[in-house]
Parts: sequence; C-alpha cells; structure tokens
Amino acid sequence: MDVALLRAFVHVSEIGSITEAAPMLGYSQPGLSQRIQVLERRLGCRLFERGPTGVRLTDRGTAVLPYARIMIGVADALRAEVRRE
Amino acid sequence: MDVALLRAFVHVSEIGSITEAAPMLGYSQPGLSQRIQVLERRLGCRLFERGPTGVRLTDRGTAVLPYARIMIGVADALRAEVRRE
DNA sequence: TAAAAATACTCCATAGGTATTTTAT
DNA sequence: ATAAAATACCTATGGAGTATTTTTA
Repeated sequence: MDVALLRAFVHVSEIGSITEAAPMLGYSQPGLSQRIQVLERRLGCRLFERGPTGVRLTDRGTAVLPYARIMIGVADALRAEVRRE
Repeated sequence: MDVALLRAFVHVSEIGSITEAAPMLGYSQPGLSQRIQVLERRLGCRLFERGPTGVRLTDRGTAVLPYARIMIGVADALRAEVRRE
C-alpha cells in the first residue's frame, strides 16, 4: 500500500475531478487517471464512478476514504517523528 | 511511504538479522538490505546499527517502530474493509 | 577470520509523460 | 458536441536477482 496513491485518491475525492486535481498533485491528467486505476486494481474495487463532469465516490470509495485519511495522518506523524531532532 | 518497506523494517527488527529475515519475506539478502537502505534514505535517518552478528535498532529506529506498526495495522484494516462484501 | 551486510552489475517492471481516442450527458 | 476520462506508446527510473566484496566484533 503506497501512501502517495492514497493521497491522490483523497485529493481527487475532494476535488471531484481527475483533470482538475492532476496539476495540483504535479500529475498530468493521464498520469493521475492511471494512478487511480492502479489503486483500484490493487484494492480490487472501483473507488469512483466516472461521468462527463468528473468523478464521484462509489460506496466502496466512501468506505475506504477514512482509512486513507488515517494512513496519511500516521505517515505524516512518522515523518515528523524522524525530523524532530 | 510504502507499507511494504515498513513491513520489511518491522520484520528485520524482530528477527535482528537481514540475512535471516530475507527468505521469510521472499527476498534475497542483498534485496532486503537494499530495501532497508531505501527506507533509511527516504526517512533520512539510520534505523539499524550493523554488526557481524546481525542488526540492532538505533534510537531512531526504536522511535519509528510503533508508527510502522500502526501503518501496517491500518493498511490491513483497509484491505479487510474492501474485501468484506 | 568468519559471519553478516554492502556493493556492482544486470534485467525486467512500473511510473509517468505526450498524443490521441473513447465516453457519457 | 463537449468536457472529462481512458488508452497507446515511449522513455527513464526503481525493484530485485546473482556474484562478489567489504565490514566488524
């Protein structure tokens, strides 16, 4: 499980658009689209429904979201731990 | 932050030897040695002291350990979440 | 000096970009 | 028809193996 993928997932879920979220994360649109697909493949479930106006979380996606947020929080705390001193 | 690296780290800390832990994790000795070095480089700190009998956690490594365990636990819970149903 | 770890080198897989195509309202 | 996502394709970086060298109590 790669936290970078989870960060991408959370960001896209907040923005509701891969195209819009991509540059904010330093990705191209196809690059971010692929990252999301990799995460979905690894988890074995669809996280977003795709439409012509953007993406919307599936039920599974909604269920995964809090776990992703916790993972990101702990990862940040770990980095803070190694940085202090 | 890649949870696979953290799993390797925790396992090595428990076994106290890269050589011994490697086959348990499906790695060669050099492969696991490299994974640990990558983690140390990414975190910017040394996690183990190396000796001729194996490795021993540094103070930093000891401090990182609980964070790593939490990350692994949450990652496992996330996987369980997407699997149920 | 002998065990464990590190390095060198190699091959293959994955990340991620640009250009393009497909999809859904 | 149009805006968004997906696919194709290509290059570069990273993962991980075998063979070998270096390290340290």
